[in-house]
Amino acid sequence: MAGQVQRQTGVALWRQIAERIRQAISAGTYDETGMVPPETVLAAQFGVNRHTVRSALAALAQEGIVRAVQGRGTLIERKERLNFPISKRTRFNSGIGDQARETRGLLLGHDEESADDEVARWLKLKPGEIVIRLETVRKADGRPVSSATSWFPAERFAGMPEAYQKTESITRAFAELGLSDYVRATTEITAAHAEAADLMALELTPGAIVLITKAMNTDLDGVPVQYSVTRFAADRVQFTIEN
Amino acid sequence: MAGQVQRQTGVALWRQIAERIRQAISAGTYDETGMVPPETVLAAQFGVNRHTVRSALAALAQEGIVRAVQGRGTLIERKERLNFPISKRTRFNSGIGDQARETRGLLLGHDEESADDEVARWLKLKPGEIVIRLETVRKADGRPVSSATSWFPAERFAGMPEAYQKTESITRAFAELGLSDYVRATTEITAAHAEAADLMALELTPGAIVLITKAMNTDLDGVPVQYSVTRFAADRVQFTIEN
DNA sequence: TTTAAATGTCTATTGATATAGACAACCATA
DNA sequence: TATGGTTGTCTATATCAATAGACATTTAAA
Repeated sequence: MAGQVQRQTGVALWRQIAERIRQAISAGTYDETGMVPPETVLAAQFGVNRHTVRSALAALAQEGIVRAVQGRGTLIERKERLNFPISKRTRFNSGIGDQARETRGLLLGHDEESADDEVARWLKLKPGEIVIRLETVRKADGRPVSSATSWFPAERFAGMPEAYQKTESITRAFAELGLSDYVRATTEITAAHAEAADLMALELTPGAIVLITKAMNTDLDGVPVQYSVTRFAADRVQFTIEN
Repeated sequence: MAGQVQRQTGVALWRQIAERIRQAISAGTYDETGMVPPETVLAAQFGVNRHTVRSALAALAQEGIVRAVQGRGTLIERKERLNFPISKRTRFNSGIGDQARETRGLLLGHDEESADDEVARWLKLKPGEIVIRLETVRKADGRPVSSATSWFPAERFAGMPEAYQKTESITRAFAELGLSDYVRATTEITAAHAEAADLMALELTPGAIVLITKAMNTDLDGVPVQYSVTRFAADRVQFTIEN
């Protein structure tokens, strides 16, 4: 279980160790005590100096995952990971269900623009047709979970920005604009290291992982109504596909 | 498009830059020339010294993604990313389709063991019932794409290791053992940094990302026949979910 | 054949990362 | 109220990552 950390790889030891501890917390390895093992023990396990472990724990404390108490130890503050079901009926808010007390959708910005090749292809428009672009961040219990860029056919969903800002939900915004139901047609999933914009929007630290989905929703007639590129903080979520 | 590498984050600049170039290659940014921009240009774009860019390119060359030619430039050798459709009929080999010339499934090891809580839950067995565990690595065109640990009910699929070794495919191994068809019931997806075992099995460099799926297949009567934890090299694959 | 543009190699220096040891401060409990 | 176990802080040193500059070598094109 100890497992070795790798030197001279361009990834600092303290960062590798932070990641290992984060995963151990998430896996419930320390559930019995509710605490991370003492720094000296961790240092021995990973084969590094105690100071290096302290750097790792400091990073986790910065994220609010652990809290060190002098004389006692390092307490675990959070260990949850949100589960997102992906299916025909994929929706952010109902998907979260009772996993969080409170979910919010914040509109960071919006614009009208002409569709580039990628957007046009997904929405089955001609390149150059006008689309509405929404930049949003979704939070659960105050923690940012995902940031999304969404495109909608402008003609059909002219009032989208206002509707989203009012309802804080794509589903409810669609409803306000006369689309009572829609289905998820396609989802693509990849993973990458967080970019500068992710660090800001999702309150991540550099080197963190983002799960990226490209998704297309259609109305019940199969006409595309939304294309979204969504970036999730990978250590806060998992996806479930039920067939 | 330029800039935005982060300093003092525990992730070396050359590693961040390698990741950015890797993604640009994958996105087709350099398709016109088939070459990466000159080192001096990249250095200016990222705001770092040329030597730092050279470290990044050296890492990509080590992976066989680019090849530097003195006097000419740095050529792109590979840019593909395999697409995995995930659906009721998810299978590795047919999913790959014509994306690779050759796919292989290698059996690294196998064992009989009693099911732990997690395996028992997924396979709907009682904890302690005997299961067969298979450790496999799947390759496309000689490059490792995923490493998997799979569990099967021992009673029903006693000859699994031999059948897999012979056929190099789960689907064909099932067929040999009398199961002509099966369906994917559930898939869970997460992402994490590669661990030491991943680096070996998938020929990755430390800091790389792995996409992790936990999947359960059933026969046509809904009886679980396989539970797998599969780790994919994130920069070589993407998943597509079609509803 | 010359030249410009590109990668390859070398030296030197600075700043970040990691190790090592010592000791202070704090907490729980025997 | 001691005591052992824990986190917090300090100093010093070694190694890795990154910058800086100079120049060699190779290629393609003028």
